[in-house]
Amino acid sequence: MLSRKAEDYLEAILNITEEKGHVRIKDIAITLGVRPPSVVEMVNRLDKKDMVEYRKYDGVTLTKEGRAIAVVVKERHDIIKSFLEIINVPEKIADTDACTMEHELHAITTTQIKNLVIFVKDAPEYPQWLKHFEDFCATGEHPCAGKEPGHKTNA
Amino acid sequence: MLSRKAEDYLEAILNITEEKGHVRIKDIAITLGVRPPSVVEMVNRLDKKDMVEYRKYDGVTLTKEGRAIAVVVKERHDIIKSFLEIINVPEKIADTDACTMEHELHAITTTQIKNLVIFVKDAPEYPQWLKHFEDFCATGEHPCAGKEPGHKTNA
DNA sequence: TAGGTTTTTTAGGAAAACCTAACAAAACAT
DNA sequence: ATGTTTTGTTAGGTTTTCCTAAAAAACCTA
Repeated sequence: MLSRKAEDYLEAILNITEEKGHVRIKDIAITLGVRPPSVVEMVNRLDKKDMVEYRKYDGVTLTKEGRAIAVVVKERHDIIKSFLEIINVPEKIADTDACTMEHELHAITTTQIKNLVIFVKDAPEYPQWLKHFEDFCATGEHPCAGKEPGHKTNA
Repeated sequence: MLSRKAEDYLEAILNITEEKGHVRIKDIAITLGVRPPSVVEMVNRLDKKDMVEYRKYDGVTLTKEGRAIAVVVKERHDIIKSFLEIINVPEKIADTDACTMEHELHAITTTQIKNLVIFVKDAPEYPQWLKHFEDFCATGEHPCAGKEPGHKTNA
């Protein structure tokens, strides 16, 4: 099993690979907000575990296994981010909070969040549902129905 | 700022306080699944930070500040757990996954999850919404509307 | 190609959180 | 009250993840 941090590194390496083709130590460091020596250390560990192939002064590439893990983490990230954006969490916050949540959730939890996202987005009355939720956040009242007590709802 | 783990200890201490009145090292160890020496170490650190008061061989009590933090963490936990249970994550998984998610989420994210929970629970047509979601999870089809493509939805 | 800049690597160290083994204190029970 | 059991503490060690400072390699550019 890999640690959260190790997963973060793999995900970052996947993202950089897709964006630039070639992955430099410096890129990983900037992406994750750490210093280059920390990256070298982790990349060495990931190499020892056959998650990446690392050649000094050259670059880092994901192995098949490392890529598989990175893809799973990235998918979880995207699902969670989608969910957060549906409930009106601003994009940037949704992204960083997805980073926090993307590790160690039970498969059932991830699946149910995914179901929710699809359920809401595919709903025939999708924009209506969203409008109702937004109104509710703003006013604490359900727009369609009677006389609810009202709640504190400000983000 | 406290680490996730430190927050976990405070939350555990709060829970044990509420259940038993008196908090023993052993109780914390069992609750968190660690060994007694780890607890003693953390409790010493928390004492140094004025989060708890700790007297050797006696027990641990939360300070005002420590209790405040524990309560906030516990509230986040309960909100997240409620959300997960609404989307049909089994109680036990909801509880452990709430533990994973209860740290480091932006206040806006937590608020929006809370809003969602209230929005759904207070909805005039709540049981209907839930029924639709359950059907959707089972079949991949929105029960009320036409001819959707269908998705993989098994938990 | 020599000099300077950037990037990478090494060396050494720190903090958090955990552990085992051994010892100390407290509680309990006969 | 003394011996046993339970609980708590200390000592010493490990792993993970990060850091700074300094050395080495690679890269430009004049």
